[in-house]
Amino acid sequence: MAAARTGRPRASGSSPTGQGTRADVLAAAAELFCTRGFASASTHAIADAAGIRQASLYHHFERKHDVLLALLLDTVQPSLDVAARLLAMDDDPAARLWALCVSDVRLLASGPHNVGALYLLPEVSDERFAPFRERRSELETTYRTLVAACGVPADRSWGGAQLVLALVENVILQRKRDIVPTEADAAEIAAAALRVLDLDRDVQERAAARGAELLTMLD
Amino acid sequence: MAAARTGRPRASGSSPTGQGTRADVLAAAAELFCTRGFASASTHAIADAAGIRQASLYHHFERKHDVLLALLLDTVQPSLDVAARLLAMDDDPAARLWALCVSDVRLLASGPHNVGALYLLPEVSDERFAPFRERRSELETTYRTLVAACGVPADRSWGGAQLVLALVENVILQRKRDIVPTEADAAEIAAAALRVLDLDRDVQERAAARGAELLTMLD
DNA sequence: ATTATCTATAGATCTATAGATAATGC
DNA sequence: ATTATCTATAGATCTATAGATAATGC
Repeated sequence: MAAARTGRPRASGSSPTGQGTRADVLAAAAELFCTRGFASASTHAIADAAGIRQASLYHHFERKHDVLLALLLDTVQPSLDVAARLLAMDDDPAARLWALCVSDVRLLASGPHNVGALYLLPEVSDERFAPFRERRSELETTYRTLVAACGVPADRSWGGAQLVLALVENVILQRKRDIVPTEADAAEIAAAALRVLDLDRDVQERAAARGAELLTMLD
Repeated sequence: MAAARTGRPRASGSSPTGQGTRADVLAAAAELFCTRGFASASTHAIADAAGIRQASLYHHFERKHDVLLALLLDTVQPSLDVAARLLAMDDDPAARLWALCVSDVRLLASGPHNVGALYLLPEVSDERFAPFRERRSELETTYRTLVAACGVPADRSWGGAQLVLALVENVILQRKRDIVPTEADAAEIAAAALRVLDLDRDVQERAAARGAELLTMLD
């Protein structure tokens, strides 16, 4: 979406992102929601950062919470896409889990803002964000399915998947302190995930090697 | 602190906690800050839940953020106390780390509200909460010290400690979904922490056994 | 006299709507 | 005519203060 061709011009400046007003608003809101929180980031502050007047925001979003909902859905979707493709593959489950971890760490580490932190906002518990929480829940199901397929006993695979997710999501907490994981860190985290599951040492090593191949196949 | 003996009586009802007004306010704020966030929880809503009028809150706290600061400090202090005692012990570092993990999981799992979630609030980045972040940072230093003492190479001990913390803090995210870890889960999480660090299998097993003994010594 | 509460309110927000305006498209 | 912006504002907050009030303590 490029800049609009019709409509009254902006009073001051032009689109900060160069991607149109909707993108300007989402980028501004991403930063402010992450650093100040949902309620503390006023529509005025968001509009200011987006280079428009406060009321103009409502031409693009019906309500303030629709801005956050759009950000949440945009954040989880790329992760779900990768998860679905890995789940459909007929390959070593440990390798696919390794690849999913690396991919999610990359996604959480990418982008100028720590958008993963949005899902930690207390307001996300609200009914209005149920569509996001459903998608998010699908992602967790994929982790659980892969962990179970790794041969982790059923009575431990549930908690095991949670511990794997804990390691991946720790990237969010790191980025809150401006520590952004490197590609090597991503591999370290994925390796730690396989250790947590207590898989055999040789299974872990083969999974990391094969997982790297799977990732190149996804591009 | 029991109910006040002096002062005008409350218009309606009596202290919900029976521990005095300050405790009433802290309990009410803990719940509301955790579930709605800092800015979304109005002083009016907090006072309502505490059984007093909105303005009466300011007799006990100068500013709204002082309520959150008190909650944050109250939450980190018991954890720091245990950490300091374990750090001072002359015993197997892996056992002490195991004990610290179990203790922190217990603390995060205890209490009626998920107070650990308070530290995830975006507002905590604010300068006003620097005193809390310092204490919090001391706790992380203890984790890093113990991890290094376990013989994890220096270039991996920093990241290793972070991964251990990630597993422990995952309790906060679990409780957001009303899943409260049991005592068995605490031991599972601590065991997973030692696996993440890639310690020898027999070191892990001895550490868990000895760690349990250390915990009984702390009571 | 001291204390902890109360009522009332000033002043500063903040969200969302109404309606005007300044472009382009046809 | 359509569109995207603008200005202006209604109405609903929300925080913190001022000062009154109703207890106990001495």
